[in-house]
Amino acid sequence: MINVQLLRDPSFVEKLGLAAKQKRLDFDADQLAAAFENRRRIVGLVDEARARQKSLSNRFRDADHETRAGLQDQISRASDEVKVLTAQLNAAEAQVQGLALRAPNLPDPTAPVGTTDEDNDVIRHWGEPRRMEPDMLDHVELARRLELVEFDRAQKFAGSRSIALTGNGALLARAVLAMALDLLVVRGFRPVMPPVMVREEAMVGTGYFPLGVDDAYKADREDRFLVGTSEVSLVSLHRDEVIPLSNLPIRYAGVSSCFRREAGSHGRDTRGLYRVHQFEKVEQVSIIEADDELSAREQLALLDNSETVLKALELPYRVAVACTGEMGQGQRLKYEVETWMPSRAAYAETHSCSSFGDFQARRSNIRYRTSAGDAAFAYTLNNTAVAAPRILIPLLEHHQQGEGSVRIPRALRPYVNGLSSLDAGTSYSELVPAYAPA
RNA sequence: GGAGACUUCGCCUAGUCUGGUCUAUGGCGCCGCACUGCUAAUGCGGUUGGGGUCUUAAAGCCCCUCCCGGGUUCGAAUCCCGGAGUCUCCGCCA
Repeated sequence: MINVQLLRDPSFVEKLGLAAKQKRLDFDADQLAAAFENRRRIVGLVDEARARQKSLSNRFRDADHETRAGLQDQISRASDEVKVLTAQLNAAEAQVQGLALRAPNLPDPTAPVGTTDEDNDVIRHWGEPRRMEPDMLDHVELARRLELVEFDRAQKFAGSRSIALTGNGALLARAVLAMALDLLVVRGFRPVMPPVMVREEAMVGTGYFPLGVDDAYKADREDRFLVGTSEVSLVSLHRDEVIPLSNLPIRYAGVSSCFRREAGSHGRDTRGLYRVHQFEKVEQVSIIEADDELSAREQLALLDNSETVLKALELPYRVAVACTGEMGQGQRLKYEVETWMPSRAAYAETHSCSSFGDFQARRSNIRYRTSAGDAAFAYTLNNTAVAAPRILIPLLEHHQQGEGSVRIPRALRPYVNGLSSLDAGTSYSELVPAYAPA
């Protein structure tokens, strides 16, 4: 949410309009400014009317019968006036809210202006991309040979974009997620397994609604929605709070299933593990003081965590600063981490690292007590640590070593019982330590 | 799923039956001042949050805010309806 008070400044309205354009959002800043002005006017009228009614009501209370009868006319007129104006105010308020929830956050001045990912600013590469050779297999074929994934069987009863990770596929996904979670825990992030079914206010509060309603699944008859990322839950944990300064920064590592309808991407990436309706993700969320410099530093720290995961997995990647056109409504600055996927012959997004300024905090009413003693809206940031099954695409393809065998990167081995490679003959029991119930 | 109790300005709490100086009580915490060699203790004062208006600014004035939303009424923390949440008991369940 933007700070609507700023709408009184024409230069802010102008910036807002520009931001909408740069972010390619259908949003009219002047319309919002007008609605806000209208609301402010009506608030004044309502206040006056109520003050009149109040004093009349007090006179009425203290009056004798005769005086009361004389007041009757005035008092009922005042009462009606308040009712009428209040109705007007409610309508005006609803209009401001409706528009304000669609207003973009201003992009960071350093963000490249542009429309598509072509305009993103690639800032670094790591690792050596591996080209597909004739004897190499894509992840779908690898998964088939190693029996890691059920595609057809899952779609039979769950529909398109549904998969089941099975056998070593399930254990591999678990290993990657566990490794990423451990890394974050070591780096001071509090692990959280949050609710994935949340009320609408959490979706609105984190900026996914109203614009993204079509992308979310409605989970039950009580208006709960399935989150597309645990960020929604992690940020919402602190809804309506005033956080003591000493508790900041708050850093969470969320582990959850994520659900996305992928509306509007019909026919895109239908093959394989790239774009599925349900996946598992370890997510990083930070809640910090409202300070741009701190935010920039925190964002780089979150970014480094993701890069550390990819380096540990020995996967080539690149980092790009997303251009304005690729940014979401609330994002101020976004780094995209793209991992090399040989079968696509391209880097493809596996991580997204965003800063929101106070956008989410305003919507979620998350404040902190500043050293000056007053309550200010906090800043929030988030980034993927790792998401499966998508990460299995580069992991399988990049580390394949012929005959459908896949090398396990060293850092991952502790999470698969020390195994150094995987082939069709590997029993999934080899990926877990010998276990004897007490 | 059934029955009941509850939700008050950071936390706890009075007030709700019997609508109106509730312009919300008291305690804790916090802030300021006094006292004190320092700390503690004590005393006095202050302390919900938001909006409107005025102003260079501050102060002031006005309105809203007793979980949320409606209703009744001249007037609602208080009465009525709907929703959310917490707790207790029963049922079911991992």
